Amino acid sequence: MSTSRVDRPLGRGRGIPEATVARLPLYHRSLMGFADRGVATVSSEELAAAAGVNSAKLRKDLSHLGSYGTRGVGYDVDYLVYQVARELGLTQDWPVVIVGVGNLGHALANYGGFTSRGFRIAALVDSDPARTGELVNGLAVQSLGRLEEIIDEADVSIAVVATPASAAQEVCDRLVAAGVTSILNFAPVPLQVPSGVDVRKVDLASELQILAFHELRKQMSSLAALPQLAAHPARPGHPAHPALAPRSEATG
Amino acid sequence: MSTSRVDRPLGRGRGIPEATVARLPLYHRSLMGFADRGVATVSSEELAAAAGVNSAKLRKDLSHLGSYGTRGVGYDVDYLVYQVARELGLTQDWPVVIVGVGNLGHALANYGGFTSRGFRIAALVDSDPARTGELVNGLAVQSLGRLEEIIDEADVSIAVVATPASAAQEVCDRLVAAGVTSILNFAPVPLQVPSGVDVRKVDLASELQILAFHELRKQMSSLAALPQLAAHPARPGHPAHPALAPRSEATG
DNA sequence: TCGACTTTGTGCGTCCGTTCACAAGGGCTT
DNA sequence: AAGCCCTTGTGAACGGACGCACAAAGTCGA
Ligand SMILES: NC(=O)c1ccc[n+]([C@@H]2O[C@H](COP(=O)([O-])OP(=O)(O)OC[C@H]3O[C@@H](n4cnc5c(N)ncnc54)[C@H](O)[C@@H]3O)[C@@H](O)[C@H]2O)c1
Ligand SMILES: NC(=O)c1ccc[n+]([C@@H]2O[C@H](COP(=O)([O-])OP(=O)(O)OC[C@H]3O[C@@H](n4cnc5c(N)ncnc54)[C@H](O)[C@@H]3O)[C@@H](O)[C@H]2O)c1
Repeated sequence: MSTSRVDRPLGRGRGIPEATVARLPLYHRSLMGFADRGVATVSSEELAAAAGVNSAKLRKDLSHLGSYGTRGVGYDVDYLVYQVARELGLTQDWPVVIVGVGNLGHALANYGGFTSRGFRIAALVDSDPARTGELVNGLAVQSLGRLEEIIDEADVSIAVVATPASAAQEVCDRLVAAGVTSILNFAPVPLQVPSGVDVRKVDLASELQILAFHELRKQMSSLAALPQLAAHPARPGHPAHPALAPRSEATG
Repeated sequence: MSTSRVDRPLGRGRGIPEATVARLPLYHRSLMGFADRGVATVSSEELAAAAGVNSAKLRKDLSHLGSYGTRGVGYDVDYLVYQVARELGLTQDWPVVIVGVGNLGHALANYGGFTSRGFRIAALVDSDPARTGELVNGLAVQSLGRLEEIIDEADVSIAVVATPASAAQEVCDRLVAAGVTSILNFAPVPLQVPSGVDVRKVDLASELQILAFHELRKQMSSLAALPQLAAHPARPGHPAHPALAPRSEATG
């Protein structure tokens, strides 16, 4: 969704659509579920149901990786797991640095799901001296000053930004300068990066707001015919509505 | 991205494209930034830069809400903030229930960004009796048994699922049965819901895997010409590659 | 009052993603 | 060995999103 447009480096042979890439992790997880249950073969219909997608879409997605199915039978689970994992780069362990070990950073550092999916938390970094040395999930929080050193030593190319919004761009710049080329950003600011660096953002407040939008429509269609409560506020002046005053804690 | 297809209730007058809806929170946040800095008017160019999008896209997005700009001048910040907020339903406070107060649930409950953006955490619910009564951000964790009661009393229509994957569907079913019609799901499972209920999922492991996919391509184009390390594994048999064995902690 | 300048709002071409529907292909039974 | 049946892989139609480029529309200075 928000991966910065790269200049499509490979000449069309390996051109897997971005939408497909975004679903591969889903397929991988569903396939692992079948594998764990001892299932040897799945049809596109079954796998699609488990992943919650259309079966035609699943087949087209998989066809971009190669022709790994058997007509009349389905897909060999182990074989397909391997192919998807290889495509995703999960056959290696990616060292990841988490910058900002507050509420969210702690949750991420304590999460076991990353480790089991090809990622290893290489370091935790925080600018707060009071946090330096704190053990989180067996890993000591390190000072922000060591950031470049850490990235270099552990050969880190993927970083997670979980700092306040006000610090995110600065942290991002340092990460990129130190050699990081993929960033997962939790701060509600659009990060500026040079081309060649991918950024994906996770914006939890936005997700709720999108839900609220649809929720509002549902409510409106329920309470269908009611008198208009208030006229629209005057055009150029200030909104007549008293709500929505609170300062955003960090807008960017 | 993953809002379940609703039957488009309103007859085309209010038809705002989903892609536009997903960006409105972004615009709202950027606008709040301008407002906080005392800026009275912004051009589409400035606002687009702040939001990190194309200015033509921004203008087209805003045009779906109405004709709120002034040609030759730009947009009145306060007025536009109000219009966007109204469209998103942020002029009211949405009570939200968080189910599952573990690592992630704690982080969410402690986060101030929700409260300042139109959401109020109405209750925290967890199935673990040891957690019941625990104070998180001034709110006591309640037992799972009270779920329906809570939803009914506080008139909750938006819920956050932060339970383990294995419990997510069951929790989801209870939420829906109790009247919740919007769910933000952090568990890595595709939730099944009846039509009329919206689900958005946040899948952090997937985000990292998508980054890893692109990262792999970058590495491959760097280390361009190297001997093939290993041949492809045998077709129907088990993958020759020894990696990727770990059980997924919670898959389906 | 008029004209030059600025910026919005949008028509349109293009691209990407989704879905239907079916032919091609492989296994299994007889 | 032959045909039946099942499932894959994909051609093609469709729809939505994006971004260019420009006309419409309003402001501001002279
Ligand atoms: N907690 C949530 O549930 C949640 C939800 C949505 C978005 N977010 C966003 O995620 C980010 C982190 O949220 P949080 O709740 O963990 O905040 P937090 O304040 O609890 O933690 C932020 C941490 O970053 C550290 N930090 C500050 N500046 C830094 C710098 N320059 N370099 C390194 N570390 C630095 C702070 O010392 C602190 O430990 C914020 O941008 C927030 O808006 C959080
Ligand atoms: N922590 C992270 O950073 C992270 C990252 C990605 C995904 N996730 C996903 O988010 C979810 C929560 O993660 P977590 O790290 O907070 O896990 P956790 O184990 O720390 O917390 C889960 C909580 O849910 C409670 N719970 C279990 N069953 C329940 C039920 N039926 N009803 C109500 N509560 C129940 C448990 O008591 C526990 O407190 C998981 O599905 C996980 O895969 C978490």
